[in-house]
Amino acid sequence: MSTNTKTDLPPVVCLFGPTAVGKTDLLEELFASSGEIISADSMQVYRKLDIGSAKPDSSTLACIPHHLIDILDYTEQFNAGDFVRLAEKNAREIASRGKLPVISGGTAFYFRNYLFGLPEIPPVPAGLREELNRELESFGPEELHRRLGTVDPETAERLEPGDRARIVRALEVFRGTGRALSSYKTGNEARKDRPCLLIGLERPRKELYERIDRRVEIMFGMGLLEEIKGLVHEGAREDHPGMKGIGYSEFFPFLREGCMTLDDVKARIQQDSRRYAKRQMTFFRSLPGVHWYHPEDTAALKKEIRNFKRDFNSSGP
RNA sequence: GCCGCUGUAGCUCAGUCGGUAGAGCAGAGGACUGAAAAUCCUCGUGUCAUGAGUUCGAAUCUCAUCGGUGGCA
Repeated sequence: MSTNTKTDLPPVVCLFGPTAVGKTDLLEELFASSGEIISADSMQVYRKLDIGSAKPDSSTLACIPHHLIDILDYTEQFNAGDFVRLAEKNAREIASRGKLPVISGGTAFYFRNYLFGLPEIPPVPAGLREELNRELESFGPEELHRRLGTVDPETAERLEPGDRARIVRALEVFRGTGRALSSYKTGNEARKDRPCLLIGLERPRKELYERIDRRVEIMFGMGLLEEIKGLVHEGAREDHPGMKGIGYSEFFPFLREGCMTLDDVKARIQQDSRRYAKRQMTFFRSLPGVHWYHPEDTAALKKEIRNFKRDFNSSGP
């Protein structure tokens, strides 16, 4: 009985898949005249991270409006809450213009939070995380996990003792809001008040890995080294949020000490990308109600989207 | 050609006094409550180079053969 309805969200298409599967290439063909894109990508939000984050090229951007790209400096932190709020806002605005909102990207966590809804956790003071990371440094994750057990046993039970990021987050919520993280209920299924067509893009493992390797080669050819050098020159540091992405973080050891060749860096980026793609697939597969397609099966994709629009238009308010 | 070292998992290597083998990396699977391109969890049978010998029993000791590698010629 969810009666506390804010305005319902408009129907949106969610298009996702692992890195290099070919999402961007499809956007023009599937949505150019009818849709606008809401990017669900934790790295493409950053300005100046163009090549390494595989942003859509300028012709794609000119042909179809994109949102949530180039909205932050790489020194700023973005997060899933920011994403969901901005995605909801943009979805409503796009729909009010008579266009189809399309959430497209590879950050599975953002899709999950959009679909399931965000738990209503109040913001926590900014310095808390830094403080907790210092504690983590001096006491180690197991000790913080033990401490979490005394204030939020349910979450501590759920988390592995080595899971630094989540342990810090759970403690941050407890200290910042005075309540255990586990007391904030989160959905575990897609919410009914946000109609979505979930389209997953998938390729055979071998095919995907070949595309990843090739794309990293292309990035180097496009000037990835120059891009990162330029960023470092203007002050980008390894610990800046935008510099933690694959295709950027791997350069820091290379630039710091000459103990690596550029080929080592390239191989490293390819390997990190392959592993990332595997994690993405695991996450995407866990989402409910996904329609899976090969990216080159555009006829079937178009049909699926057409049906979705039709169903919505005939039954919509 | 001679002398030495060496050959064990996809890769780098452990393996004690002989009791049929295990780490790291790679790889695979999984988790995911505002860092998520983050952060974690689980998974180790392989002609122990090949052949013969010694032995109740050989990755381990002996001999031969075939690779690799370093030095001297």
